[in-house]
Amino acid sequence: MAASPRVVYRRLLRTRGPAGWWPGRTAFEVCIGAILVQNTAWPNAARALRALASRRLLSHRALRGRRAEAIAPIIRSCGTFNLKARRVAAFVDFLERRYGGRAEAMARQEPMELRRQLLEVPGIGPETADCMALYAAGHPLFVVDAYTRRVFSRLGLIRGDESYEELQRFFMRRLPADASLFNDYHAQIVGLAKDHCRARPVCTACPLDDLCPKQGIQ
DNA sequence: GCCCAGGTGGGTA
DNA sequence: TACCCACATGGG
Repeated sequence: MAASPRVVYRRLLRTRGPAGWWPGRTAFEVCIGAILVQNTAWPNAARALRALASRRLLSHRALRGRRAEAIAPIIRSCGTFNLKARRVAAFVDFLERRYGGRAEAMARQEPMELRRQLLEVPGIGPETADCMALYAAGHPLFVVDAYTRRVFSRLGLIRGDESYEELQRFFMRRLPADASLFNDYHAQIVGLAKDHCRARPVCTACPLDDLCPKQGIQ
């Protein structure tokens, strides 16, 4: 069977089971998590989320009007904390202006319009915007990340140097526009890459091995 | 001690 | 467009 996004997903679901993402109790928490996890391992972001929650700061109401300098020391564990504190403050401000402070209201916006709005917020780039649109608002936008590039270029289905939007279109043209599918797909890729692609010097026991023309190559 | 992690934005040529 | 770099903690 030739590899394709559909075939890859069926294989991942069969061999690994549903991934069960995104950790977050509310839409707001998911959005803050999407900022805190940028270029960071999830456990570090989770620790920062817990630090906010333990101070009862994990809500729009609690963070509204708070200065980045006050947020930064609380989220130290996720790295680049001064930067991310400014980004959190900018997102809180955006939510206030556009959605009355209610992250849940993003679900009623037209998906591409929401994406466009999010990209105007400083510190929210394409991946973070799509994570928010998909995992917080339930819109069917495919999330592309470094793992997606790595896995699918190893499979020989992409070159790997395509733009973010090119890759997003690549997947969205080949998959049904289904938020729960995109949700689990991204989670599967991250889980797969963590468990297999990081192995050095070669991939180990990868469930996609027989689909991969570059077996054993980093 | 070194490399990497579920990116983004600014600078330079 | 294509690189380079800063941002910074924590785990392997």
